[in-house]
Amino acid sequence: MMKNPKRLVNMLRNAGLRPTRQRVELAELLFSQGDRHVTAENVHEEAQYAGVEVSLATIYNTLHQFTDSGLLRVISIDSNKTYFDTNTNNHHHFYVEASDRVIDMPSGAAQVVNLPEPPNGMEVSRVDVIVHVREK
Amino acid sequence: MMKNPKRLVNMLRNAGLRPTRQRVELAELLFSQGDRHVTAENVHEEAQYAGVEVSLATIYNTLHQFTDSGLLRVISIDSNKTYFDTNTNNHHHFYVEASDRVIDMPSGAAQVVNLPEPPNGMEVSRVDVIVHVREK
DNA sequence: ATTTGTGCAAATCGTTTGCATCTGA
DNA sequence: TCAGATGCAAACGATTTGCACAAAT
Repeated sequence: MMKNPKRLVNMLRNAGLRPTRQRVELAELLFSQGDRHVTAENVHEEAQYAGVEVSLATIYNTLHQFTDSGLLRVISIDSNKTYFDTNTNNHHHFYVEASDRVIDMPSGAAQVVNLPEPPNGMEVSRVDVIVHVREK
Repeated sequence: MMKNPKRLVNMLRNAGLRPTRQRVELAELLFSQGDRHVTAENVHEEAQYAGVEVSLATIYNTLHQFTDSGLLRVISIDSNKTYFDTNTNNHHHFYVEASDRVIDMPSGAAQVVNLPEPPNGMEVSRVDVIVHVREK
């Protein structure tokens, strides 16, 4: 899916990022397992578990660089942590507050209709739908 | 609109909250000026400016108590701060990331259609639409 | 050689908590 | 009276930053 290191190196180059060891290894973690929602702490643990040596600071840097260059997206929820989404396509989320868990909706689900004009001099950069759910 | 102290006292009583001096004064700040989006720090400054003596800890407590009893709502954005909305009716928001500003959409604007079934055993508690906008 | 990235530890910032004191019913 | 509220300062947890060292072009 994205396992080929050359793919990852190219992906990073195309994004304008030097393919350092850390970035390539993190890209591998992030983009070789389908769509994921991760936090920095999350990635850090996983990296340690996988024997990948990357400091937490670098993980924060990397997640933000990936986000700035369009490889990741931040998910709009009022959690105390920041969630990054490896799926940058147009799709929305369920959010389980009690367990602080984010669940994808299939792409195409949940369209927003009847969107009002943005405030003067502004343009829409993204529309997020977040459906809070709880145990029935 | 809600300026009458008796109104506020009753509002608090109905919400199951003792109408303490701090709560009544904060309620006055929050609910006597139309719909507002505030942060704790926000309210704290405003209280000081208005000569209302309330500690920051109490403001946090109060905002959460008001939220739990339905007088306020938390707005779902990935900001580093928590925004509380004095309008608990069904409505959505624009969010200006650059200036960290939240703008109301008129109630009724932006409906979500084609919402998928919530995950197994879950039910929807709220649907939030947040439209990120930026300077054109 | 020069620029860019990394790691560490310290600093920051919003928010929460423990606990002694006070207040409303 | 006394459960519930408040205030203060310390604690917290996620994130950021400063700076010396290392790696990429």
